[in-house]
Amino acid sequence: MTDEEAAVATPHRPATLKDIAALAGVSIATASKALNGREHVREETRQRVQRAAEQLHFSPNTLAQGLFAGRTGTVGLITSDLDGRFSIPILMGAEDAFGAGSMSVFLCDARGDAIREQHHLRALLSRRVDGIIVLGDSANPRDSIGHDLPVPVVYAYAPSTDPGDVSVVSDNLGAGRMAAEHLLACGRSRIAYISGDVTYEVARERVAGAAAVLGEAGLQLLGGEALYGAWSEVWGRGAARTVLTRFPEVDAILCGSDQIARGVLDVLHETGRTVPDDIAVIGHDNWEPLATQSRPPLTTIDMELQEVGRVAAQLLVEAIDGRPGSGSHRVACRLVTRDSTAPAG
Amino acid sequence: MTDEEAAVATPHRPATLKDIAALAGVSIATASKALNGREHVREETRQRVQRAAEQLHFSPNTLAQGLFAGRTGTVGLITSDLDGRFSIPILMGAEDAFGAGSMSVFLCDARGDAIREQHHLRALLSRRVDGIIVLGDSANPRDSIGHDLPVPVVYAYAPSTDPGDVSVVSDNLGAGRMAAEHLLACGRSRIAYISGDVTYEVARERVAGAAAVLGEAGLQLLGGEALYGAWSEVWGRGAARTVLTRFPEVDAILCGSDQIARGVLDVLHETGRTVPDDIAVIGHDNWEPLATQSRPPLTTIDMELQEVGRVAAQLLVEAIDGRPGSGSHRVACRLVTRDSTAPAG
DNA sequence: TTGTACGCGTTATCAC
DNA sequence: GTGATAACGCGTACAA
Repeated sequence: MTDEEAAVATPHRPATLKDIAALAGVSIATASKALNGREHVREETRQRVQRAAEQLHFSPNTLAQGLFAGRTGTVGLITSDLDGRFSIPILMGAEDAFGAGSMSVFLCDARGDAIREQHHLRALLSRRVDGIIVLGDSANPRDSIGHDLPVPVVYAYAPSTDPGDVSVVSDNLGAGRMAAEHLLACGRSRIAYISGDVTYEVARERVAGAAAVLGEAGLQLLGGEALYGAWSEVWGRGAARTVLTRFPEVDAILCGSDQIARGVLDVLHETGRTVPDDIAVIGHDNWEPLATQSRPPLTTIDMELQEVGRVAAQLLVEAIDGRPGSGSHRVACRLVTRDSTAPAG
Repeated sequence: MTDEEAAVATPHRPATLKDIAALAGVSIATASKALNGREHVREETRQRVQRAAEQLHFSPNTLAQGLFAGRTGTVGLITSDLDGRFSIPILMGAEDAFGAGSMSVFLCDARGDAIREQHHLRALLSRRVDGIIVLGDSANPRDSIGHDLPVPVVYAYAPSTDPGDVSVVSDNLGAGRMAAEHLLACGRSRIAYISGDVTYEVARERVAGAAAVLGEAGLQLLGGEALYGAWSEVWGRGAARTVLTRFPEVDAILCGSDQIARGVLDVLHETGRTVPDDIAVIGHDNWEPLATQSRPPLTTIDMELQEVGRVAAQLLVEAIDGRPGSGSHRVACRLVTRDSTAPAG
């Protein structure tokens, strides 16, 4: 039985360099050089080796390569809320950026449990990942996953509480400003803010951004502050009724999320208000299934989460390559204009 | 400088067995046995080695272990639509099941692109994953990702077109039956079906299941067949108006998705119908942000996608362990009863 | 230009 | 009970 026949007969054992070398009639070292484009190998020999590699469907064992190189070309991504909508776009952006450099991503879902998180962390280090991205849940800054780790770490979405760590976050303050500026540009001045859960720092930041813009224009939010509640349509409906009762003069409503905005739209519809002519509404998240399907389609703020993921991945790669970043990186949001806002008629 | 000091001085080179052995004053072989609970090692020695390992924060290099064992303890998960809502729960279920056996998951998003998919496949094989899960998009069966692969493959959500492959899918026929049976049990008999995109096999299967149940009860869908359109609220609204016009006697509406159901509810609300007293509505997906926040909260079918992921992972692990499965495995759906259905008043 | 020999970190076998 | 030694698959000095 020739070597080739042996390889065909046992398709379940991946071919190794040794197999290639034997089939091509050269040494393992020569085969390696030929396949890796090293010099000092005759062109004729190189081609013979390459043909052998193709015949045997050779793909180099990355483990062995990594063992030798001290680099595995893998990174870990630890997330605390996979089921949330925010992890996925970030993850896609990161995977995209890594894929370009042909890094592979280990996905670890900690389910918000610190024990699980440490378990995953140990597993990743044991697999000698070159770096780690920690994806926090949306609420607030999170504790550092560990200090003196042997690999660089980048925090995405939720920053680390340790300012020495590298974090990539959405510019919530800017998002609030952007939304308020848009409403002012639409000629609105009696603006209410229906926000979400007050324990979320991001909620308060968005409100602060909007309030700042109004302040600069000599205005303030109706009632002087935002209404805080929950991230839900139900809360949006309830809060909208409150606003209409207490501030019948309202001509625009800023919402902490698209879900809240949907609840608000429902109530405005019911009570005979026209959007945007009577009252403009603006959401946050650009959650497309909700934002594009509402009546009217919703103007909202897109957090550019894929970009957050990409930036995090880039920073991690740079750190792996020995150029560590530092501090918090803010990714700008983007205003998505649809029909729920417009110049007052 | 002692070995311990050396390890502390260079915390960025992970400790190896050699370091442990040196610190504990034993050979590498003994250190390995001690840490792995092998016998033929004196208790006192074992403890000395373990202390050394702790001091140096030793974690065994999984690459080297894998190189030796011929198994890496990793699997690849290739998905075609990460941004869709369906991938994530499946992924969570799979990750959960794998995590129990301490397998790590490489996540690969192919973005529905065959080129990317092949690229990822090659990368995974090169990393010597022990197996692969292929997560199809929702539309239809998909082509086999490759034949004669050196590792087992399990298809999840979308089955492979090759019946020889192992697939795990949601029981759409059963889901349709389940929904229709529930409506019959609620005393409804004039039932319309507003489905989604007709090119989706899953849409047609759900309709078929419902139609079968009605047929067994001597009934049929209003108009004799389902209305097909798109997976959107807008379509749900339009179709609901059509149904109300053509079949004013309707007392229940089956919907192909929760989004469609939301559109239907909107129109029923507008036209003064009471849900569920006048008309019962049932969705599909149990997409909680939509289903729980609607007025009234939506009865719907949960596809148990986490279970789909878990089953796929289990089948893959069994195949890896040399017990290959075969054919298509169906995971039962679950009826989630909320307020949009009830016995007719 | 090509081949030999070694090392990466681990485990298993077999001497001692 | 303990320790050399070989092996896993690959890349690279260095010798031929």
